Amino acid sequence: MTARKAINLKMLSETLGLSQTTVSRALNGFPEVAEKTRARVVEAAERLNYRPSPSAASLATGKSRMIGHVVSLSEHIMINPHFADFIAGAGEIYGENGYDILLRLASLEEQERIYRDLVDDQRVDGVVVHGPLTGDSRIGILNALGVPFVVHGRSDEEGADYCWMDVNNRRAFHRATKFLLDLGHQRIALINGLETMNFADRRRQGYESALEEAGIALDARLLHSSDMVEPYGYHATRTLMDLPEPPTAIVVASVLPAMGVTRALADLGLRAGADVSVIAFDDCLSFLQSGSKSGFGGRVPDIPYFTAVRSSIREAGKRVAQMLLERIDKPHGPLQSELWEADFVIGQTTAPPRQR
Amino acid sequence: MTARKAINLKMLSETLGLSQTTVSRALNGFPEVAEKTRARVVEAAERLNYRPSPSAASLATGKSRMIGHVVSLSEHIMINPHFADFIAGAGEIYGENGYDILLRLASLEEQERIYRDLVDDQRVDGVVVHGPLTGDSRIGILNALGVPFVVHGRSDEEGADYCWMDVNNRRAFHRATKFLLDLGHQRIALINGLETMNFADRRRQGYESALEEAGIALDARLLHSSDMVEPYGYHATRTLMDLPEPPTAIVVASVLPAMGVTRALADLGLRAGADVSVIAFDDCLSFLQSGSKSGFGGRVPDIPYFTAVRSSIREAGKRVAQMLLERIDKPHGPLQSELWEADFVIGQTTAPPRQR
DNA sequence: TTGTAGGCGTTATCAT
DNA sequence: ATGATAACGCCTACAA
Repeated sequence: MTARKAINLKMLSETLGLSQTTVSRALNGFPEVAEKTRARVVEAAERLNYRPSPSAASLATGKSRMIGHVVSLSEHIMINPHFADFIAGAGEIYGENGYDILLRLASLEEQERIYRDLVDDQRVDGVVVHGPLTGDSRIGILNALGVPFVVHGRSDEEGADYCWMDVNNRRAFHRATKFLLDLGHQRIALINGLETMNFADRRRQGYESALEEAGIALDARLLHSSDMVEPYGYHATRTLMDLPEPPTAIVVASVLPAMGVTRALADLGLRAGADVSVIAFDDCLSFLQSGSKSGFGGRVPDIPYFTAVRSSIREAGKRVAQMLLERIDKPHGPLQSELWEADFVIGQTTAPPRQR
Repeated sequence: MTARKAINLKMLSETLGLSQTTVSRALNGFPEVAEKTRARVVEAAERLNYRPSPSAASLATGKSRMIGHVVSLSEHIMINPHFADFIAGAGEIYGENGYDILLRLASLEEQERIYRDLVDDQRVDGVVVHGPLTGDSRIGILNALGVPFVVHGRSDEEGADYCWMDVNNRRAFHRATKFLLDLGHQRIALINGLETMNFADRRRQGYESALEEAGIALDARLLHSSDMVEPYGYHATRTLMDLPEPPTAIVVASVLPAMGVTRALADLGLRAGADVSVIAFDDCLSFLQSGSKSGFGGRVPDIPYFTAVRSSIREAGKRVAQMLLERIDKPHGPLQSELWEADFVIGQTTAPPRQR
């Protein structure tokens, strides 16, 4: 039976016969307090279930122990499942370090103002930028505000003036495209994400450079760009396969539209792999994995279905959170960024092109 | 160019030549302040970009204008995409009302303590309970704490002592099963969620009661229960179809495992609809919809693929948020709960059983 | 209708 | 090594 009702610093210090100052110092690990005293204080605080009031502490220090995540879950609905996995990773790190997430949903246009308010009001100690565009205005604002922040992805070519963590999208898509070329494919389509998003832009560059190196001309009819939902993959594939010369292979920016690709092919009596090769970018979304809790997981090892370039968005969430906490810890340290290479995994959806 | 640097109540009142009290009252809509004064104050506040400090306000009032959402995004990974859509709906309502989300990730065992701390520390004004189990201990705790809360789903049969919003899972699954029976199916499998979850329990009851009414004995081999991820649907289906007498129809608790069902059938050279009927519970997850931004949406109307019982989890999020804010507004009003009926939509995955 | 003064629970400065 | 005391910025009796 531990004590329940809230206790404050004043009560605690009176109980101990010490001043609030000393108790506060003992609890916050100041060096000048006697070890013996500290031990007494810590023990009593534990026993009486003392926890400092966050709003009082925040008022006094200006720190909130909150991390702001501002996202537009309604606009680019494709990010929803990605967001959940990212936040699952980040939240794990925050939890271990006594931070909480302040989540705000807002359209992209509102986000500048929101970041500003969040920082001015001292509601957050740091901020994560989701879904950066090429030339994203949020980054300039955050730099001007002087708040610690990390961008998940990148905004520009240079990008030496902010802290980011990104996957090497260009190389990943170059590699996927090159793999299909090496198998003998000549007509390769790209079902990309929205190309205002910087990551989609880079993916396209990777795809294009691989084709160029192989001396294959780009064909605009083979390029699609949209929000990465399942029906988009479906309709894009139907459109592609209706072409006079349909593609023999498709590179898809996410497993979500890739599922739509599979469905469209099935409707046409075709199979991914045998009839049309498909490579997807795989974020290792949890609901597509057979985790240890999923009943069959572990017992039945899954052969990956899609041939894919793969990078766990959940691990990205963890790493971004770590980087941000480090930055909050020393806001004036050097800017450090990270570029991850995606894995390449061969599944069941790629093969040499059919003879015709 | 509006003023930038933070301004506080003291400065604002000095600028106006009024006391802090009057300014505060004017801004907070107290009735006794003269309309003329109020107009002056409001105008100046606007112009000088005054916003009250949240931590100071919180310290003074005990209110934080934050809503606590505690979720276990790692344990039951199936909830991830569902969670994102739910929070997208809820966040919209919060935003309109000046509330923010405090998001904390934690295992189910930790959640009791976390709710307690969140409330004791006055970090949140209200709380949402996600994924209630049958006989969920969190509800008792929250009632004891006296904090406004709404449960998304239900915990018990009675449940008159807390505020909830739920879909009529029992009726939905009764209806789906009955529909298959009416088509002539006799061997109907259930690929359910984890039955420690109350919603899964109710779904099973609906399924069972329909079979009982039709005089069909339950067959444990036709029942699966696990975390609702895609590979689970796949493996469960493979197992089912390996039975000496495989089912001719399957009811699936979510479109996520339902995608796995489709994939498994395809691997066996079977098609959902023609060979095996499939009905799924559809939460209208955004990444499976063709929204207006998805490039093809609107132009190409989608015929629903799955025959489904359907209820938008995003709308549920909105409604839960509204109910919670109402409850925060009047904490001692009568407890009001809501039960929604799921829609029934006929897609391409149901047909009378094949003759054998 | 407006103002004065005290309190909310910390942290931080300056003595001792 | 410890203790008074003053911020932090707002709200709210109570007084006028």
